[in-house]
Amino acid sequence: MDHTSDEATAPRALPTTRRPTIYDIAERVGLNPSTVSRALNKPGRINAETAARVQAVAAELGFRVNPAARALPTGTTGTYALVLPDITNPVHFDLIRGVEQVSRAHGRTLAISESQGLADQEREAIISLQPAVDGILVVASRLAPDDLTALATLTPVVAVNSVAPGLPSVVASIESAMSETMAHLHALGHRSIAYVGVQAFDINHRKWELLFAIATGLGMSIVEIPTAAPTVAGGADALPRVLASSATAVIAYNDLVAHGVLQAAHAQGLQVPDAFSLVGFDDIFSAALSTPALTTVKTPLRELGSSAMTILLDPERNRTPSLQRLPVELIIRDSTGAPPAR
Amino acid sequence: MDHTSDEATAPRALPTTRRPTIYDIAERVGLNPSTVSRALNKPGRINAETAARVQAVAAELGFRVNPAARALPTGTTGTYALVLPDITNPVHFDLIRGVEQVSRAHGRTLAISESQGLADQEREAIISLQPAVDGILVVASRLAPDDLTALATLTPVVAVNSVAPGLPSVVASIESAMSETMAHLHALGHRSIAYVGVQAFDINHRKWELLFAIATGLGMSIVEIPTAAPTVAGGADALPRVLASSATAVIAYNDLVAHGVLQAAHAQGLQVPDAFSLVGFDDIFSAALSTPALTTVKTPLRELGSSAMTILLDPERNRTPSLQRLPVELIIRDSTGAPPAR
DNA sequence: CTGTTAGCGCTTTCAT
DNA sequence: ATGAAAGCGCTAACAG
Repeated sequence: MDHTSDEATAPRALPTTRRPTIYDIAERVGLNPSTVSRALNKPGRINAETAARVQAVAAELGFRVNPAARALPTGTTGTYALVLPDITNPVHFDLIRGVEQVSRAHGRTLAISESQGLADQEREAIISLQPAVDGILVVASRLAPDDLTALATLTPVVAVNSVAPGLPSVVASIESAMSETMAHLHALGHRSIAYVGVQAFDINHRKWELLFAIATGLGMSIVEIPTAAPTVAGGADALPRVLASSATAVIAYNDLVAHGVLQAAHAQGLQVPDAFSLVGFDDIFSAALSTPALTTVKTPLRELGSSAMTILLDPERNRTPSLQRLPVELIIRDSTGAPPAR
Repeated sequence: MDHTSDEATAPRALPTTRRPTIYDIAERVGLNPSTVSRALNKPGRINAETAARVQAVAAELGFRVNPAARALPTGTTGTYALVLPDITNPVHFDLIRGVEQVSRAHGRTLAISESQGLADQEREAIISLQPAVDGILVVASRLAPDDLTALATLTPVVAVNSVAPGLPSVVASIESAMSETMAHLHALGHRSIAYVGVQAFDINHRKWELLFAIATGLGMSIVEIPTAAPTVAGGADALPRVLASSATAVIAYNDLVAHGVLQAAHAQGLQVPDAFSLVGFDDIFSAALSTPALTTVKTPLRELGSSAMTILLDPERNRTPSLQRLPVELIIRDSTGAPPAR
């Protein structure tokens, strides 16, 4: 600042106050640092009175443990990482929040890294985060399942919305909702379905296979129309092929894709559900805002996040393969109706 | 990769593999650990050949520095924190992304903490994050400016979308866009404006004062209608008072609030912009998806984030008070039109 | 119940 | 250019 000393001996004049250590406390209380450490961390195993005294001084000094210093002997850092393809995807909003709340409730720090939907970047993120964290949550992994499993040797990894052999994973249980969705469309009179899917996603295959099986079972025809990205643009892109398929009902990979289909249709003067019915996935907040409001399969995003984080925090469960399925629900709004008269 | 020397002495099968240290490298290369450290961090100050040898072995072993171990002697952790009121607010997403990309580009880890819009929780988050990070980005702070400044003595703090004396801060420069907005409404024939604001936000005052001054200058009447939260619900809440004000144009604190006003209006059978014109703020992605699509002031969210993070990473700038203003832009869509005939 | 004593893995003078 | 040694702040045996 304005403190300019010409002393060659004055190395720095920054407004940097030194942080108090347990040594400072020990000195003030007249105890050994290790006793201070115990008083702060395992107050049960120490004289109640001294513990109180230590804590009082610690509070007075505004003491906070240095996590790095603690991490060295213990090998645990108290921070966990969340790796996901795309932070701006609204699907992740509530998921992140679920994760964050659980981690904060447990006094853990949460680090976030975006992989941009690229397998290499995802791997790099995991590897470089590993030495800094106690566990990693990987959302919608783009890595080959075995690949992800292999990365979990040094640090526990929990997979969210994808499954990897040998790892704990939590996914939305879409089975019942898919049946419900198809039944809903069937009841409205639809017999020909188009599914707008996004290739290369683990979960996309699950959705498609389910839909395919259900459609076959109900005697409905169904086609998969691939699009490049799980975005509004991706959905808009697919519209011409949707129309060419002459399906009367469209199920989109997620709400963003559905929004894209809807927007492109509007741009062509087509009305939904008059021209075709449309079902989204996830129930992101904008699903209720569009016109028509989207019929969609509501994924328990928040629970997905909190549940996965809870597993990750549990030293037992985070090393034990498991598959948790969370229930989803069909929200019927205005984008589905009777098929157009032929 | 598949280069696995099959020494029977080096199996790796258990889930708990030990991470290699510089000692392992040193031993393999026949050098002192300190030399290894130098070879890895300041390759210039060492024999090029040995440096290369060290790096080769490090790569082979998959060595990664232990950030905690490095943090102890250096006092820097390589992680930065982002503290914001509400992760699920779409406004923050592009901002987070901007921050995340800059921090990843610099090899830094980003920690995220949500303060739920509560000053106490914000303070607590900052204090508890402090010992673990090299700097903190505080978005839309709810703390008294001096309070925030006081917290910045131990760790550099950069304020985003709020200003604090003595700290670097970066805000959206709303002046020109506000003028443009008011001119737009004025040109359409509006003379009576309602601003739906959210109290207790620093930035809310700036918006209101600007609008007030501009309205006065243009000879338009204006009222502020406070609502509790910057959310869809908050906007819906305000509708009765908006209608009672008999304003012909409504400017909302942000797009979420605008969405709320819009939804509540629809629920009453009112059409926008027939019943009243509506302007949002931020241009979150759903602004283009609603019906009518929202006229809104587009905030450079992403740049806000990347710019703030860039400052935070710069040891010079992160300690120097500054105020950076980023340009914003009025996006005219379908929610503004001529005032209803009287 | 509390003090002693080693480290955790890395950086960093200070020698050589 | 490299080695030796000390120490960052904390925890964890192991005494007493």
